[in-house]
Amino acid sequence: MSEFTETSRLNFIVEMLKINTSASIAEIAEACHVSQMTIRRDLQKLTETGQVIRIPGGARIEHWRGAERSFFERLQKMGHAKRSIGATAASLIKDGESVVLDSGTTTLYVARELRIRKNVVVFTFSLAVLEELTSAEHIRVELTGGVYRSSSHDLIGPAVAKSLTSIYADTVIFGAAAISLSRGVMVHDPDAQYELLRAGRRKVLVVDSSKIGTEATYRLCGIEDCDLILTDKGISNDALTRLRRMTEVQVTNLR
Amino acid sequence: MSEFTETSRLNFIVEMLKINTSASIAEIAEACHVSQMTIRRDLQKLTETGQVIRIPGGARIEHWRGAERSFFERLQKMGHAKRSIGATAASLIKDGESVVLDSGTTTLYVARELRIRKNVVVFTFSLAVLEELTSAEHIRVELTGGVYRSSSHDLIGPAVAKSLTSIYADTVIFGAAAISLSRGVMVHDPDAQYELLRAGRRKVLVVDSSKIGTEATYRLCGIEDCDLILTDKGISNDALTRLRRMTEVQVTNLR
DNA sequence: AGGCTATTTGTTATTTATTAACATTGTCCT
DNA sequence: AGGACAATGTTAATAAATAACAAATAGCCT
Repeated sequence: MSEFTETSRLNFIVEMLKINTSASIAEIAEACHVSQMTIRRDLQKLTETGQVIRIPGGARIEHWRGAERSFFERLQKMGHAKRSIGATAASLIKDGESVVLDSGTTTLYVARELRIRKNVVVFTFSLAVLEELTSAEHIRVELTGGVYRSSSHDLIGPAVAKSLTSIYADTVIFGAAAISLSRGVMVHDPDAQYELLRAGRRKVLVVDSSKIGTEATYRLCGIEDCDLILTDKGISNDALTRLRRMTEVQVTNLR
Repeated sequence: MSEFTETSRLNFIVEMLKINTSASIAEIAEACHVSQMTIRRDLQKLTETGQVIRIPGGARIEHWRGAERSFFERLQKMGHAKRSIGATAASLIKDGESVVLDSGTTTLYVARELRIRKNVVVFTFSLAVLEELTSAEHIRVELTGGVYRSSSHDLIGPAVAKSLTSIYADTVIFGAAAISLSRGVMVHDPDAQYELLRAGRRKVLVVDSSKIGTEATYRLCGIEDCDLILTDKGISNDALTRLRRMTEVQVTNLR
């Protein structure tokens, strides 16, 4: 076994963990010919970058690594607003119904709250939504096809829209990048979402209030095309009044 | 917060971790109104059943839980035979080519060895294959649509076959439940696999030698329909001779 | 090269976490 | 009631994590 530079040692540790999922600090230190303290510091760095997880006396690696980890980290930091929106959206879905779920952090909270439903069919192109629902016994998840995109942990490309054409669910719950009072519902990446809107009868938009009154690149649809908009208490009275002239808006209230 | 029975407390801890991915022993103990020692013992049980992971001072939960956990455990226990087959199969794929990868443990090893390729497009309905390749920078993974099945961590149903119809790749690498010298390549669940075979030009079958000479429920295709069969050294000379009368067979040899 | 700085690593002491052993409580069964 | 068993709590001993400091190393500037 040769000597290491610092960075090559970090890589070596990750590779070591890929082989056996976990290893003790003593084992790693011996394999690298450095002190345990050095390995502790290495593991701290690797933990910060999300590459490994510390366990008492050692470390282990997750099956899912890399980009989608930052996705989950983003998710964890978000507060009660999205959770409250998610719970309200989920309450709209009754047992036995079918629902199309958009990709995005807010809709992920919807998925989380949907777990208690029974005999629900969920269509989605978000792997995060799928993951959130795999442990739910009575929920069937149907994934669209598509090319995997790690940054948002979902599927993109023409196959997504193509898969959605054959779906018509009771409800579609979707997010948006921005809500412009004049221009309507706006998104960054409209490809799949046009088809998404067509894939459900009742169209429910879930957005946290920080998005309201902002702009983004593409217009997805008009405010009035949504059957219901769910948002949190952060919305201004003015914006609320104006939105309510166009469609039904519900401000979620759960603590 | 009410009192707990022992088993309901274990469930509560898991649910608690599902919400926030991780929690400290002190937090859990307080939430449950029991001593930290009791929580330590609970976490030990939950660690043994694979439901949580201990971290120093607390516990956390994996993003993927439940059925697919046993899937990865199965995978780890498997020996060099499949790994060797996987490496040989991966060596057949050149940079820039496209390949269809079946679901299954052997093909998962192929995926693992494919990570070093560049500009390869991989089509699959196996989420395990997708996971294996997400960290590979230069590989594009295109997932078929379908209903998620946790036991094998892949997608099933009519959408799988439908997605495959529009694909024609350079190579298809597939597994089998059994190889009958008289009846041909046999599988347990033929639905998607018929279409899988059509989705690639060169058809490569990967099977560990224990499957050769056994039987399963459905016939997928004849031996002679495979362009190449990859297996390990465990194959008998007799079987090898007979298979080679029908198609090319390569016995992998990597240590 | 010489000397400066910053980084990495090792050592030690201190705090914190884990384990093991034993005491207590409570439940179930006869 | 009394005994067996499981679950929980308490304490002491052991192990691990952290923090603080010292030594070694690698650049980098003149």
